[in-house]
Amino acid sequence: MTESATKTFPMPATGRTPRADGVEARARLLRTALRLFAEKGFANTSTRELATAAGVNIAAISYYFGDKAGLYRAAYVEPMGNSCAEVLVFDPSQTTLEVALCTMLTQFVEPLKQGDLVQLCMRLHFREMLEPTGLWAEEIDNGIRPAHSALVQALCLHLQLAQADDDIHRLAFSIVGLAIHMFVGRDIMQLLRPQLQANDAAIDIYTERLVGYALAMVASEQARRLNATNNPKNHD
Amino acid sequence: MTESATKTFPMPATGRTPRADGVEARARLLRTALRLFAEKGFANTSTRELATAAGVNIAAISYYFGDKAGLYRAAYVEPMGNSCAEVLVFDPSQTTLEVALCTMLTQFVEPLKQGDLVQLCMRLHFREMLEPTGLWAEEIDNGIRPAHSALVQALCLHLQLAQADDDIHRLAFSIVGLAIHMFVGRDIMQLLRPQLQANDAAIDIYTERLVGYALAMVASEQARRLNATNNPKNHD
DNA sequence: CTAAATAAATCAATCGTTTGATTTATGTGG
DNA sequence: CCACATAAATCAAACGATTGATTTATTTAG
Repeated sequence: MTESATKTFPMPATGRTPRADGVEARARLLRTALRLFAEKGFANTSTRELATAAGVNIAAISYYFGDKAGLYRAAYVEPMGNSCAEVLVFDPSQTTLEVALCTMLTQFVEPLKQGDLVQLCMRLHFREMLEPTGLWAEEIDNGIRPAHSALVQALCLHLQLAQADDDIHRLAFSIVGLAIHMFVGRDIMQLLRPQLQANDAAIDIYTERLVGYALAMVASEQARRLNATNNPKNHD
Repeated sequence: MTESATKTFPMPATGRTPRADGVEARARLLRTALRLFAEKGFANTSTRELATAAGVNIAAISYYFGDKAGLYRAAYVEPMGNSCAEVLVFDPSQTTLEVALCTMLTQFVEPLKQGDLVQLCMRLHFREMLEPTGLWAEEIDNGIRPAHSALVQALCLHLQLAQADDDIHRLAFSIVGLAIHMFVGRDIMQLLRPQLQANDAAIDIYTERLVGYALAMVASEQARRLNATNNPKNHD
């Protein structure tokens, strides 16, 4: 992956109005790139295979996106019609913890219920976690970090803490981990217990359980803190 | 990734005893392959780069492992001295749930405390989850499925259930998800709260918290079941 | 007519793999 | 103990194939 992705691509460049079939080819290329990159990764997807699958010529890649990396970047960041991320932020001071957790987990798991498109988009994001191409770093800053901060803030509010400590962060990470595991362990779940993610209703029930788990974890942390305050010697 | 990995490689073939420096080169190649494959993936690691980093000739790959895929397979399955997996099985009927959960989560998280080697081994396994090469499927059957079954059995025993239903499986998956997230979200944690995984003591505390979370989740599920039995209309 | 867009052909570079030859260590008959 | 034979191991070089990217020519719409 090169660093040449910031270069302008010639799509809406010059003064003349572009042709109609141009944007079609571009969109087809973009959609195919999202699918193939998500399924097979960046390195395992050749430009020829991409162009053939999209039904366009190979030159269209450099024509519209500069190079392969630019196409990847476009497939990664372009919202594809609807938003694919950055919805996980909420105002912790305006709702109860249960509502906040339910909202957050529901929004987080929601892509699992939608069609292939958003699902592929998620898969591409998880690829970035394992094989960072640079886009992942800025996503942490723009998406993950504020979402984590919001959750930490909500937990502090509920537990009546002035500021967060390590235990609060551990709790926040673990709550998010509940939802993350629905994506990461999706294939395993599909093999071991397929009905848990078979349809939207099943996912709704799963989300309901996750909210219950999260609340129980928070209550457990609250009890542990109380016990640690009364018996400072026991760190159990 | 081809299907030629079952072919025999010429290492311990004929009657004569092999030379001493041979196994060194093979081991060096194997160790380097584990590192590079874990860090950059299979497709992104070239055989030349591998041989150069290992300090051996390129031909040594086909000489010892048949081809690149065989080297990958060897780096994946060879236990590298100590066991890298298949320790997560326990007898659910001989311990309390707390001990069982503590044992399981501790064993699961333990590789995080060891050196690079086991950690790279784990990273390679998580790569397989996103980009299956076939080895992942048999690992589910030999490692994941029995571990999941054991956990489900322990939960049934504790909750006094004759057999597991979807809720028990959801609970089991979510408990494992707590530990999984320590690996998957490792990089994020490193950026947002580095001290949570800074040293062995920190990981021990984290594991302690995970056990608490898991127990709280189980208790929450137990309460939910009780409530669902008394008020069958409310599925909340 | 002109420029956007597509198509075909081609580029240098790198890929994984194989080859034949050479070096090094080991076993053995004398 | 000593050549000699042989297998194990390493090496540089090159293979054909494929990669991403570019160039050149053609088609199509404004």
